[in-house]
Amino acid sequence: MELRQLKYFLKAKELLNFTEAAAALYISQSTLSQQIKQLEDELQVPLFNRIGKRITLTEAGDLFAVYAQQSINKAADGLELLKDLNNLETGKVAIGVTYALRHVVIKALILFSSEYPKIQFEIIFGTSQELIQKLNHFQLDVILTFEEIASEAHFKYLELFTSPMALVTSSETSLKNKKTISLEEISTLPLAMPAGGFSTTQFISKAFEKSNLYPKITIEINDIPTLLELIKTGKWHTILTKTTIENEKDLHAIPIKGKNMTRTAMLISLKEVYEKKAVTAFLKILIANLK
Amino acid sequence: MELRQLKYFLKAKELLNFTEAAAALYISQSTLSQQIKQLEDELQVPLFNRIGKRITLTEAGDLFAVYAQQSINKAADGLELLKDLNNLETGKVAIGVTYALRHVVIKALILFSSEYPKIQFEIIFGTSQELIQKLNHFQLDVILTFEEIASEAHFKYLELFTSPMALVTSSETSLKNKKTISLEEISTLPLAMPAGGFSTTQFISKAFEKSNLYPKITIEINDIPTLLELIKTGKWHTILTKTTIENEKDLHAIPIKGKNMTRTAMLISLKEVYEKKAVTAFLKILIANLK
DNA sequence: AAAATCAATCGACAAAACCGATTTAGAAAT
DNA sequence: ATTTCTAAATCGGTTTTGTCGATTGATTTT
Repeated sequence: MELRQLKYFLKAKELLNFTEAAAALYISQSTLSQQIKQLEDELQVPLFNRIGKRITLTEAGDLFAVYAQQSINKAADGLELLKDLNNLETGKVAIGVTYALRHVVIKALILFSSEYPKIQFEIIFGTSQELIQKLNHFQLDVILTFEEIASEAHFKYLELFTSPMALVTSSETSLKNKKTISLEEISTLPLAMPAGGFSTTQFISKAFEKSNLYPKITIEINDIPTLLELIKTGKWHTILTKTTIENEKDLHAIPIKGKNMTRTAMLISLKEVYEKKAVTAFLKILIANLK
Repeated sequence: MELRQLKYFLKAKELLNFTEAAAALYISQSTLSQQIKQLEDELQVPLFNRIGKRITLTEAGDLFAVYAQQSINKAADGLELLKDLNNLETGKVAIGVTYALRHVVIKALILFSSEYPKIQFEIIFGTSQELIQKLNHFQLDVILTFEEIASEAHFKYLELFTSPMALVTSSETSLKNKKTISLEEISTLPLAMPAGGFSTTQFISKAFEKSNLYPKITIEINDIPTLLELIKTGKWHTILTKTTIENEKDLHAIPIKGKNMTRTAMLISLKEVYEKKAVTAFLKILIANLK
């Protein structure tokens, strides 16, 4: 039993005339005759009565037609769904982001959703390690984070932009007028830092080590919005990429002096996995609206 | 898109391993690989991610699988239904009967239903002409009546038994002891007869004509049970086949003298129409229980 | 580094889908 | 009744395609 045969059968049932049905199906009458016969053989019951040159449906044919039609419909529905998927009328996108790049995703998300309102999103915030693990388990389509120390062969990387590391302070700070600041100066200030899992923290720790400096980290916290609240009190300072506080009015970023004191934002995805149409479209919008 | 390909796809989806799936399907790995590829080409979207030697489902594959399964299920359901039809677990039978043969059908119906309780029946009483017309319009599977004057080529006839024409009277009749009776004697009696549409009435009218006799028909009625009620009063007599009053205790049948004063009960069906399994089985029981 | 595993690909073959022509037989027209 | 017309079945031959075995290329395991 094949869908082809079911389609032939239904057309013959509709027209109750093999010759016409064959014409409507763009096949020869002999082919139709043979295919119907083959189907009947498989079903072990005639679908049509052959009364002289006329044909009528048998009880079996009548009952079977319902299922034949449903079978065809289901297959057609599946095809239709995939078309929708290609036209971005359906589908789910899962994106991982490090908090620092929050505003980049939010902006793209708003733009994308107004154009393709039917696509569902799952936005996962987490540390780079957490996100990479999820990517490897096919739980995310793409992640947005800063460059990794070790790059992996089965990942596809796309650089987005670079952002300087910066001392982040309250807007009311005495450091306000400084254009840049050195690690040494920072090491005298009271710091509140993101927890160890955050790649920025790891990055800056290494920088302090190299310079033989010991920063005064009095608070470690794994929630960035809370961290920013603390900084706004003016009692602590922190170190983040400048882009992290893009839209924060009450905070001020002073770039840090020295080589390599920048980080590169990247898109990371799995190399050999089919990229969903919706993901491709989303990333296109994201990249086009970076500045 | 063919059911074959959908089955292949689902097995591959289930095992996530083309080699094993091919083995489970009793086809070669190369065939499976090609058929999946062909399906993907038609759907214009990959169903699997090929990550090195491993495969995983794509979003499209995941979504499509639901419909593929449903399509296959519907086809299988259709097949299942036809099997039930063959096993007499489902199906409808429409039978036409002339009233005279009522008891034959009732008996068979009771026996058949206890053996195959799921088969539905439609029992249509009517005159021979009415029933034959319905048979020609495929509204009946088979009819049970007396032999027709004109036999038609596209009918299949099966003789069941013969029954003498008889004068039917109340049991309380003075004619009680007669073994037979002549048309001439009958023509002196007050008669209530079935209406002209009934074949028995037509048959007996011709017999009177031939003998140049004029029966005293005072009532014509097109409902046999009512006719029988009238006869039971003893005020009228009627002429029917003896078999008509098989189970009537208060009535008495006196066979009519003369040649050809018998009628033959017959099964009539359409020659070239597939006979439903249920009909075949029903007729077998009917024939086996005639006496 | 070697062996094993797995999907993709290639060429060959067989099955089957398909067609055109013919046959058969019922229906319609003469 | 006879002829004509029409529709389904059937027959051979052609083309398509489903299938296989062998091989390749790439990845994982040993």
